[in-house]
Amino acid sequence: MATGRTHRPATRSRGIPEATVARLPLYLRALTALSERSVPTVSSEELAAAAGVNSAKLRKDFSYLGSYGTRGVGYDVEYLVYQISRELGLTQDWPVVIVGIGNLGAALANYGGFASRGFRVAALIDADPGMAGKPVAGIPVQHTDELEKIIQDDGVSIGVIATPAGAAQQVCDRLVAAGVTSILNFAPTVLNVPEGVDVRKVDLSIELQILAFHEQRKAGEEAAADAGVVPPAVARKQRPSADQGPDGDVPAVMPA
Amino acid sequence: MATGRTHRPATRSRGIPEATVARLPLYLRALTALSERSVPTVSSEELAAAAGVNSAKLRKDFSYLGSYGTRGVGYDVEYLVYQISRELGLTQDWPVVIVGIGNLGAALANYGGFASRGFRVAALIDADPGMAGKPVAGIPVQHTDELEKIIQDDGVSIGVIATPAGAAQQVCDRLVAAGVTSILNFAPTVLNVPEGVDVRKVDLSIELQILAFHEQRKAGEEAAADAGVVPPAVARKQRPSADQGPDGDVPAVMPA
DNA sequence: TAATGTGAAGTTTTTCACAGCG
DNA sequence: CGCTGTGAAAAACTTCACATTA
Repeated sequence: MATGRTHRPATRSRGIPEATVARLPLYLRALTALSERSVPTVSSEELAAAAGVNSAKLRKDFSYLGSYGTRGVGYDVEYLVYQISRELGLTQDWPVVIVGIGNLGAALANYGGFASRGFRVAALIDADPGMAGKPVAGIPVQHTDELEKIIQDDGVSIGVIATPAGAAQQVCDRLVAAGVTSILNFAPTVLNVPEGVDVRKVDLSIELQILAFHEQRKAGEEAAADAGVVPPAVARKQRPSADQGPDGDVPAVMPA
Repeated sequence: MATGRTHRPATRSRGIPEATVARLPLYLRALTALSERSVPTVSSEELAAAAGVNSAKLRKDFSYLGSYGTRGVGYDVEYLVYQISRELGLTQDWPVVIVGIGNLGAALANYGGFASRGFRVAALIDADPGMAGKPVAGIPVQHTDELEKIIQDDGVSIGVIATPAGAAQQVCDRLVAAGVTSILNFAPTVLNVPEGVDVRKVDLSIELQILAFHEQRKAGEEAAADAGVVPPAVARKQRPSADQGPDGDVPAVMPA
């Protein structure tokens, strides 16, 4: 599995571009939908439309995985689902702990798509002793004291932080010390982690601020266009269309 | 406010790189924290560390805004807070509607950082008639029927979708038809919108899948390193360190 | 013939490294 | 002297366009 080279025609020498990795889940979702409708094959054009990207990009992305298509025909849906799942590591089960069971933590715990796609909520953890034992989404909440034990016992390597900002770094440190090497952070803080630990963040206020920036610009352009203040060439220059974040931006959400 | 040119030394001709825009909220957060501690100035080095980026990038980012620093000294915290806020359009108030008041919608409504930073929850909207009138975060939930009226009356241009995936596109269409031009989408679906409408998405399962990819790779490298299977030069190649998403990736979350 | 797979070109973003200013 | 501001180089990513092949 870590070899490379040897079988398929040639392609890939390890090292899928990060931008491509970030799009694979998108393709996978579109493909899963097609699969459920029993669609046997898709062209890059169709699949790209469903995933909200352009077809050249999609083909390039897939080319990093290998030659999984058939010229003149398209891609076999089932086969691609499998290949992408494997590439993303979804053929194995990832136990995940969620720390901070407030509004957001509960929402995450209740999220169905969790279990379905290779992830399993191993534990819900909260610092409030009053919450201990209370079931959320059918899983009893455990106290923070148990954190290390849970992580080690279940071999958890992915942690989700949904605590208030003030507690996030501390929780993060404990998670990492206990063996977690990937963290999804919903707290509005920059986390410091040692090399080798991956952090992704989701931050509502950041996303809103990015939207506000563009919103403001739209208003400005309108005004400018009406009054003829800004040089048209510049005023007219707008991003291709309605992108869905993945451009080269940041994520965003927030705990209670 | 939409003019440009005229005052500061010279710099900037409109068109801040998208990657830079996406980082401004990060800088702003770090600066706000410094401001609260009454720190008068910061160097690019310090601020970069607080924001989790490298200093060259930060300086380059700021250079698109203008020359707001003092050589040999650093940046004036208050002044920068103001400039970035203005640039992001946070000096005005953005009314926002949240559609879909389930677990996640409620979590979002309760998020404090909302009001503080230029955003105001104008309304909470849900399709369940049983929820109508029920207060969430002190705001009474209104029925979907009211959607168009609310948006027009309050001049809402930013909408947050926290509905199940199945309802998202329909809600989106109504929002856009009513005048919303920026959407933050928490539903796991690609939204189709007309040109001129911005969409950003936040998707838990996508984020987890990206983490799983890297997690799997780590495991693979360990194994490979132990056995000496993969050429070290390749196996060792790892991303600089622990990034916080903003690399050039995608976001992620999920509704109930 | 239709659609993939991909070199090559183009664009954006990051990093380097240092001149220049307070 | 220290730190900003920025050209220039490098890297990453996207798009083009077409040869290739089922």
